[in-house]
Amino acid sequence: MAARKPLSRERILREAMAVADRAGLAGVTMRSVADGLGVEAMALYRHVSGKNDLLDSLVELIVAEINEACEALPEPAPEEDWRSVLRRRILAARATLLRHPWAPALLGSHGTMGPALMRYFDEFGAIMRRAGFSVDAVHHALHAFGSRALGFTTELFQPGAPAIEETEVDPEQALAELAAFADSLPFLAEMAAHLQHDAATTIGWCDDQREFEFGLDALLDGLEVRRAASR
Amino acid sequence: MAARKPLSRERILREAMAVADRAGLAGVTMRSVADGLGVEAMALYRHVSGKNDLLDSLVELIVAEINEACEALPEPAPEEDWRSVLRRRILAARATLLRHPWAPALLGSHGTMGPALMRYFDEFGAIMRRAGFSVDAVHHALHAFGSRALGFTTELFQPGAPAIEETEVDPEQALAELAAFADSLPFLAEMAAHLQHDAATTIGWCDDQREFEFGLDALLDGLEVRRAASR
DNA sequence: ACCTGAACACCGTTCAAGT
DNA sequence: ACCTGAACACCGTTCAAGT
Repeated sequence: MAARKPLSRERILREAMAVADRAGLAGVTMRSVADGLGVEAMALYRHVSGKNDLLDSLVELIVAEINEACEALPEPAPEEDWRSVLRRRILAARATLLRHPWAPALLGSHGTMGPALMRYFDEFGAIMRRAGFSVDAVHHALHAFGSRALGFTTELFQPGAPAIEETEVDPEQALAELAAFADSLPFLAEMAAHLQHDAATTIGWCDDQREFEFGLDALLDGLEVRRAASR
Repeated sequence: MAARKPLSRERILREAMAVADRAGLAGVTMRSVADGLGVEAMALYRHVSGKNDLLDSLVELIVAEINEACEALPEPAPEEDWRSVLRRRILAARATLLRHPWAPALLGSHGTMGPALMRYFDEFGAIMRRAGFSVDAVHHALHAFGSRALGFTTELFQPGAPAIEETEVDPEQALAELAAFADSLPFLAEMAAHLQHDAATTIGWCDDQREFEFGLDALLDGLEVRRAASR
């Protein structure tokens, strides 16, 4: 056996990311990461203080990728609206996260402020400052965006999703369920009926990207109202 | 040993909730829940198909508590603005979640649509319908709210929090750090300086409740703009 | 100096056995 | 019918031992 490429923090993190892309966040295990590097799990502890440390750094790696995506964006036009500048960056962040579907869950649980995240929010805040928001207003806005600033939201509402996936759309049964709803859940019944009509003409029930952009624009507009009022 | 109270799904879920309140979500274990009931872990599998099932039902239990809180709310005034009606309900949901700090993480990972969650969203949607939103507009709005509809958001931005907690506020060191930031992170440096002034007069750096309400109101206003424009 | 083997204290879950 | 004991295949992490 020739000496293998020496282990390093960098290589460990790259492998952890590869495992996550392949097997999801639950698949990221000291043992699985080590395996991919042809090494025993305990060897990782030379370069990483534990699994928490590894996951914290994985967040940084993702955010670094987001920062790269933002830097590749075209320069904003001189008098471009702050909303569209921010919007473009947020959607670039989102595009990055879509390539790593496990990342939102990780960001939610390990959102510690590392250098990459700081860089992202620094530019984010600077854009709002240039648009005329006060320091205080930007601070509030950053909280208002929350995870949306990085291009994702935790959705709780997946209308009909489980009921539909279980069985192949049996129209008769679906209608029966609807009728049962109509009594106790009149609005959901109304919406389900409405969505069912759309389903014939559109791809799916909900277009996540569209929904995200709608929510983002609503918030941007809500903030613009406040900005305009404060001048 | 006298025969103990017989095990039941209900008792298991109550105990799981008690464990979570005491030891956090990570403390909820088949074994720990069983322990609290004076029983072996394997006994739970008679009433629960597995841990996933248990956690799914725990979500329902929390949302049921939220629904109760909403029902205890005063009736809306006849011509009350839809925003304030919804706002009151969302803040009631939030108050419930604040009593169970582990709940947001659980809702994020096990947000399956059970009856309790459906009931909550049905009333939520109905309020917007009565205010004149179209079915489509309500659907989009529900997505836009996301977890905020239930009173929480996943925050990524905790300005200064780690730096401050580590050491007792050493003003000299804090200033040195600020200076280091000023070069590469001008906005964050500006904000940190601003926050430091406020820290003298307010309780903490960020008031989570205030921040939540700000973000909520911004979104409500953004949606009101759309509602008004569509009439 | 760097990695490994064996071990420890935990998990969720199974299955045959007890009562 | 309802619960238990023992076991299995996993975790993260430790520590002394190898090279």
